[in-house]
Amino acid sequence: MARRGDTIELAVLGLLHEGPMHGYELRKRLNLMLGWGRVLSYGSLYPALKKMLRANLIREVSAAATPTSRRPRIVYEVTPAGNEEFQRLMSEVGPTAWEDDNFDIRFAFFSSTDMEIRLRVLEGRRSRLQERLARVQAELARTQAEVDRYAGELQRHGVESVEREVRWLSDLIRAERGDSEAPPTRSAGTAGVPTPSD
Amino acid sequence: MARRGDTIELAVLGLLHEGPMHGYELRKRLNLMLGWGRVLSYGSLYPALKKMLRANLIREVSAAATPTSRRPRIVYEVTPAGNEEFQRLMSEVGPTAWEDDNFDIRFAFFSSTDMEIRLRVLEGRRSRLQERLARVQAELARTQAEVDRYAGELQRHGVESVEREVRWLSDLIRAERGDSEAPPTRSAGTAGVPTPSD
DNA sequence: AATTTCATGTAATTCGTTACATGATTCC
DNA sequence: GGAATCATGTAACGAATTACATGAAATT
Repeated sequence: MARRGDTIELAVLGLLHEGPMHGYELRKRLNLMLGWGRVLSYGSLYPALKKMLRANLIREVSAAATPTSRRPRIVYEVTPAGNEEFQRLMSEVGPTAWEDDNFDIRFAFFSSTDMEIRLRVLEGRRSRLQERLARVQAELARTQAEVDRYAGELQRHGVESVEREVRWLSDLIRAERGDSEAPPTRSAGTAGVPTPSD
Repeated sequence: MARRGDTIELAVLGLLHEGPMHGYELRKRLNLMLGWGRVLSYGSLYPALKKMLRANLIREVSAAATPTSRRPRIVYEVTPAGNEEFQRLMSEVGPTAWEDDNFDIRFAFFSSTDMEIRLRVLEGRRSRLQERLARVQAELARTQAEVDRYAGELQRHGVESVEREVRWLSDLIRAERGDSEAPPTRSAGTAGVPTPSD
């Protein structure tokens, strides 16, 4: 099952899916990807790579590909087993997949899965947010004038942020379903909608 | 110095600042406060309370206050030393204070500090977000059409979210400075602006 | 009478960070 | 030739979670 800590594993597999890469570069790409607050440290990445290497999910690319010089870099690529694991993790849509980081990772690699899974992830995330929204709004209504000025302002802002994300998700779901004509968000006209005919 | 893990401590001190409470209730309030994703477990809270008890930041309220029955609850209150520590932590505005959770906690207890500190926290948070924004947007412009459809959509949504928060912070800063007339956000007319005359 | 919620706690584990340590390569 | 960046790794540590364990009070 997808434990909490499979986040890095999934991310690495997803990135290597695009092509071979070495650790340092993986870290840079990763930090950009979930870059809002979190930065992955070497102390997390390299041990994770070693572990995946042992598990045969990735392998070192024979250095031959870099002819001129440049030795110290260790370039990794996904093994067939790694690709299987990647698909397995992507399609394993459970509670952990709705969580912020895990959702982001999955979303970023949506191109590597099919629409069915995309929809499940998007809809799962949406329901989860809507549940929370309902709960907090109920609480907000109950305690009404009672709450502190700033605490209340914070909660209001939180609610609005989540409402915004729900709308975003709804747009994406609509686009994904091919209700057509509607671009995912405000992007340029034709591009951006994944045509089911592919 | 404010280490990463002082988050719970600050939150507990802040909540008890409003009045005595027992662990279970503290947890509920806490989960509501930073309720978007995180839930604090007993395994974190109770040891933290014990630690604070030892450090003399909080003390048990003599059970006399609950006359009818109800024994098992252990109600805590802040000690003078705890209040000092609370003020110290609140005014200690460093990098850790701009982080998501720490910022939220501090914001929620803004009523218990003065405007000077509020402004420092708000402005600090804003600069931090703006820095990130600049960095990501630069990256976004550089890699332009190159990026994956979904990865790009995620980044765009991230940027917009942060931009929204920056606007929110700017509103709050303006209100805080008493540029007057401008309510903090969209709240009801007169209320909500902290009048400096208090 | 039984189930749920309230209420407190401990032990083991996990995820990940910080700090440390090292060395090659490229830019100035 | 020196500084910055690239690049890889280890050890110690920290914060918080999960799982475990227990029991009282309230609700159905």
